[in-house]
Parts: sequence; C-alpha cells; structure tokens
Amino acid sequence: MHEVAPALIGVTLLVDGVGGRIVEVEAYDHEDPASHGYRGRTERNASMFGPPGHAYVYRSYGIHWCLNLVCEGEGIANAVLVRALEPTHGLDLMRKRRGLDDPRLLCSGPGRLCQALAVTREHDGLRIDRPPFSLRAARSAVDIAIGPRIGITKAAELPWRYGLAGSRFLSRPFPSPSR
DNA sequence: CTTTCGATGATCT
DNA sequence: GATCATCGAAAGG
Repeated sequence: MHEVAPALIGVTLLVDGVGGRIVEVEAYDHEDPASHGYRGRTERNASMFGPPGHAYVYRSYGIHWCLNLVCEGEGIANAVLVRALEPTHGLDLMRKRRGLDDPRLLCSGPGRLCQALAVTREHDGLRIDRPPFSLRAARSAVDIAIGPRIGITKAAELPWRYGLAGSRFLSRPFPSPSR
C-alpha cells in the first residue's frame, strides 16, 4: 500500500484518452479509521474489497465523484485516492467539462479531476488497465513529497498523502520541510 | 491573502 | 438524524 501509493506519482492516467500525470495521491488501508473500508464491506465500498487493479468510485458530499485505485489482496480493503493530475491529454475537453480555462484548476482535487475526466459511478469496479482507463508508467524517477491527508476528521495526523514535490498542479501545497 | 458557509444526497447509525 | 476522503462563492483583513 505505502509502496504502491508513491509509485503512482508520475504515472499517466487517462480515461477515454483524457487525463494526465498523477501528481497527488492518498493511501487508505483497512486498519485506517478514515477509510471507507474500515468498518467492513458495504454496498458502497464493495469494489474496495474486490481484486486489485480495479477502480473504486464513490459520491462525495452528494455532489462530487472521487476515484480510487484498489491495491493489494482481494478481500483486504486497501485503496489509493487519486487527488490531482497534471493535465496532458484532452485539455479542450476538460476545459469544456469544467467550464474553466486555467489548466491548474482542471484536475487539482479529487472532485475536479473526476469532473474533468467524466468519471462517475459507471466506472466503479472497472479494471484500470483496460479501456476506458489506461495507465502509462512514469517517464523517469520523481521527487516525492509526503504529508498529512486532506479533508478528513479521523486519523488526520497520519502522513499518508504523497505528491510530486513542487508541482503546480497539487490540490494544495505540501507543508514545508520546516525550519 | 484568510475564513466561513451552503449545496446536496447517498450512506450509515 | 448525523456524517462526509469536496468545491466554490462570498465576506473579511
């Protein structure tokens, strides 16, 4: 899980040919009170418990969709929330879907990214290595930033957020290395 | 720049 | 009935 999450940074994620490089991700494991899988399998989170390599998509705040990639063991609810992309493919379509021009605002957040890529409940449970999804390996090694996760109330202190250090496309900057 | 707040609906208690 | 892995607009410094 915590090997998979940072390994996703820099990977190109496309849905129907539209998407970009993953620059921000958060890990949620089965012993994590903040995870949807923590309290066991339900109708909503069923795909979290399915085989790895599938998508888990859920509705957030009744308004947005959020996309996870399920990792590791079938029957174990481990997943990675995709929080931000650096748009590289299908910019015009993303602008149209989002009603915005600024590339920085197209995919810099889990809800925004799903709107830009048109991810919905229909993608829940689909394999992420087959159409409409596609993944392309990172072109080269990247510098990974680590910090606390965003927007949660439980286990908020755990540093399970991973990102591309210094990227302009993060949903929020990572805390400075202190001083 | 910051903080606050409403929208909106499925899910879970 | 309460919660929520969010966003964007609005208001205040």
